[in-house]
Amino acid sequence: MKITDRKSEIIVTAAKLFKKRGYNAVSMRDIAQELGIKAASLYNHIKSKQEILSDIVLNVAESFTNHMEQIYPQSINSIQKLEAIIQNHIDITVQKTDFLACMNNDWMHLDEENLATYLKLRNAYEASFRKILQEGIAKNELENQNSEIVIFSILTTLRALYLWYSKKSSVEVEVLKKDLPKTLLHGIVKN
Amino acid sequence: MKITDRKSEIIVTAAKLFKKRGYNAVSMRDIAQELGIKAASLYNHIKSKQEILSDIVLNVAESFTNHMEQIYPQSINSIQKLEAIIQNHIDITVQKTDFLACMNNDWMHLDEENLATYLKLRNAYEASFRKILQEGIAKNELENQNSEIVIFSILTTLRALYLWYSKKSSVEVEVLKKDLPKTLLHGIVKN
DNA sequence: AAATTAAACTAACAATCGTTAGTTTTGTTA
DNA sequence: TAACAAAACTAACGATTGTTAGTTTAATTT
Repeated sequence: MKITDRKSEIIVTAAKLFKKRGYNAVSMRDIAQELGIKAASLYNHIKSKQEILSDIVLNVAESFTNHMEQIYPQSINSIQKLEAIIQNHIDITVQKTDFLACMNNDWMHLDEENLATYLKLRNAYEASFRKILQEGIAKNELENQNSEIVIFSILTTLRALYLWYSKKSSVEVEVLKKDLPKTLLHGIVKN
Repeated sequence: MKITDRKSEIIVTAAKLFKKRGYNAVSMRDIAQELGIKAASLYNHIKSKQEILSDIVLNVAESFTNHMEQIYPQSINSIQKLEAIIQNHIDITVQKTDFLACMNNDWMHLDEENLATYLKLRNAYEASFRKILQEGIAKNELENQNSEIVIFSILTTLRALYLWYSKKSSVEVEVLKKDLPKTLLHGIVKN
């Protein structure tokens, strides 16, 4: 029983490199070198480079899906749900920075089967998000704005949080948790 | 005197492929095939694959810089400046979709020299944006929110617009021009 | 028509890619 | 200590990469 097995080490190391340079610009030899071993040795632990990518991407995608499935049915109002979702994006950004970056940048390099799985998860997530917005509009909690634009705007910002986080200290994460919901939900213009 | 010279055709074709699959996943042979010629023939018109990338990225980056330099010194208030910037992002998204996608996704594959040029342009752009925000806060036109979070949130959304645009009709661009500034500047929560 | 230029071609290069086969080393269990 | 399993190794494969050299074709100018 190991604390972290070798396969996990490989995936974590690969994610770190993928984040910096992108999936296609990182070779198996690069990953191996970072671990102090030879490329061929990686294959004692993983099946292929593609398996590394799909493990990373689907891990993060499932984290988002799981949280959404937990929040969505709760009997809280739409604003509280949106705040919970934003918090979750911040949490995942902090806890799985490299994995998240890899999902954002390299999901299109998944092979046919894994790509289909990923897109299914992603579409379901956006559909739930859309329903929360529309519920909020119906209950007069939110402005009746174009839902697609709102979804796009908020999810794009949340997905890209890892870019912001990489440059900031952990102290500022608390600031982010406090201020980002305000910016996204209430805008910046004075009334 | 040709309407479009061969080099431009190559760059436009490359941008289209880079957008779909990313710089590293597109080979010179792929670009050539799309043009109906052989890979070696490309080198009658361009110096290297890297030159294609830098032409694309710096073209877009300079478009943004030029517009910012034109808007920034105008004597209009901060909200009007922000609206003009948002409009410009939408315009560039529509006019140079593939180039913009390539800039967003592949700038980190620029070689040392071009990367430095790109980052200089990008940092200057963000600095101007920051000053406009702070001017707006000082003049009590904008809420006194964390500037870094606001910059990040708005610029991230604007940079990713090409993703949204690719899926929508040109009719909806008018909707976007009308509604996106509202969403970004005023938020979505009812007062 | 001859000469020149532009733009395509074929062929090949050295390097690197993901991956496999077979072997040796290391660490654990019987 | 002998046996076994896990995890590293060396060596090599076929494919693909960006690019160059040299040649041929097509278009333009003299």
